[in-house]
Amino acid sequence: MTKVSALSQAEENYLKEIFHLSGQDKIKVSTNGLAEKLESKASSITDMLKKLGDKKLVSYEKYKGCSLTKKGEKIAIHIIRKHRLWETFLVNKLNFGWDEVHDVAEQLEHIQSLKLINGIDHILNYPKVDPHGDPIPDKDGNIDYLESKVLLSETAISSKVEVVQVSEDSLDLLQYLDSIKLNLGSKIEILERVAFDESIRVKLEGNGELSLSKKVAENIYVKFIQK
Amino acid sequence: MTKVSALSQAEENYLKEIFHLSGQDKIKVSTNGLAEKLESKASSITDMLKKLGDKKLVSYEKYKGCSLTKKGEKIAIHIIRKHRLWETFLVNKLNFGWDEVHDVAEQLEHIQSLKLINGIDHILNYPKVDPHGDPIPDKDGNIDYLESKVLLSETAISSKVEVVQVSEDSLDLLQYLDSIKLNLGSKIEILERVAFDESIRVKLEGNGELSLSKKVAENIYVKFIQK
DNA sequence: AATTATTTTTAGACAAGCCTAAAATATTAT
DNA sequence: ATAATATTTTAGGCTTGTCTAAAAATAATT
Repeated sequence: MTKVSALSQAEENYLKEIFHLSGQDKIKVSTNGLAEKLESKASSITDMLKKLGDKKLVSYEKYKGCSLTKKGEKIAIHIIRKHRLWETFLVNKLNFGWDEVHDVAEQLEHIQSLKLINGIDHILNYPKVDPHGDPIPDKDGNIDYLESKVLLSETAISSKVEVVQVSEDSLDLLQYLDSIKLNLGSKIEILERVAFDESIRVKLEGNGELSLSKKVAENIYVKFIQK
Repeated sequence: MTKVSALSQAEENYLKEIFHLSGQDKIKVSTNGLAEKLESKASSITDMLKKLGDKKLVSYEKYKGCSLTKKGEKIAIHIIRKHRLWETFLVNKLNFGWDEVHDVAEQLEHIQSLKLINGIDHILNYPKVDPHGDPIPDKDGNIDYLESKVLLSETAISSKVEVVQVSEDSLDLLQYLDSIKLNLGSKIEILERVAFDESIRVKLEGNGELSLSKKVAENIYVKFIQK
């Protein structure tokens, strides 16, 4: 068991972001890609990748991008677990809106205490997804990805679907979805595709017919419902 | 309204410790005193006091010690409020022992979100004291000190008292008190004082007669109970 | 294949927060 | 009051994590 001495918040943020950019198929992550996400400069990224490389948390070869090692991935997943559990706690227990949780969870994800996060997991009754529908890794780091989800922007006319996940990156999107009463679990029927701007006309259960821009539809995942 | 741009965790820790060392009568705090509590060197303290002085959070004159300004005190109290609310949350909601909360609360006290800490206050039903009996400052920074408390070490023979506060500084003390089943609210009768080592013999409701060293008795606050 | 454009790395600098060692000031004891 | 002691500050240095500007490597284009 290689015990990892506590990482700085900066290091943890790098690992988390590499995990996200790497995606489910674990592609290599570029220096510039990381720099953009972390709102930092490429030179800073290079410095940190060297350090994380020395610590065997990422594999890094000059000019070749980086990827997480097993050890780095394990830590990244644990941070993501904490982030998503805290978001769930804020929404379920403290009545935060799904648009209010991100910044606070970014702070809380760095708190070091297994007993604390497992206690939060327990009082939430071991939730499988966070308020945006993202899967919450379990105590052992297993992530239960929903295989059957598709982008709303890619559904065929007259399909009936249920919202299972929305992008948590944009505050504006989350607030807009709130305003049209579109939540996780919302039922949607696709009525029409407008060729001109690629928007779609839908029937949203509980809020009648409305039109969603291509950009909005690209940030909503749904699953088909038999009926 | 002078809006204070977010402070670093180091700065917050200095303000908190100055508040504690300053005590209820707001005495000036020495550089060495701070250094010891913060487990740091006097030279580091001097550096930081200059900085906090520039920010008008402490009044500091070379070689004369320091004290908090109104602004600094307000921030210190808010951090203490967060610390004590989190400790209460850990004990009341997540079944932590009173000896397990300190380190985690030291981290959680730096989380910045009024909505979060006020939400925690709410689900705890606005507690007045933390798990060690320390008063929890309210939202406006008011602290309800228990005037009538005295040190157990200073009580007269045959008084009957109730434990209202214990020092949270020592893990060993808290664990020892656990082991003899002495908690907040425990009822104690003082039976005898042993001159030789200044220990006291007491009757502890629920755990019979036992002897407490001077040092232990100096870390327990009690109030007298009539009857 | 050579040139241009893009990406990434290196080199050197800076702020925060800490350190050690030496100097300055304050306090205590004679 | 002065010498000895203790406390505090200054000076200079180190690490972490960031930055800018310049150099090097890779990728794209003609």
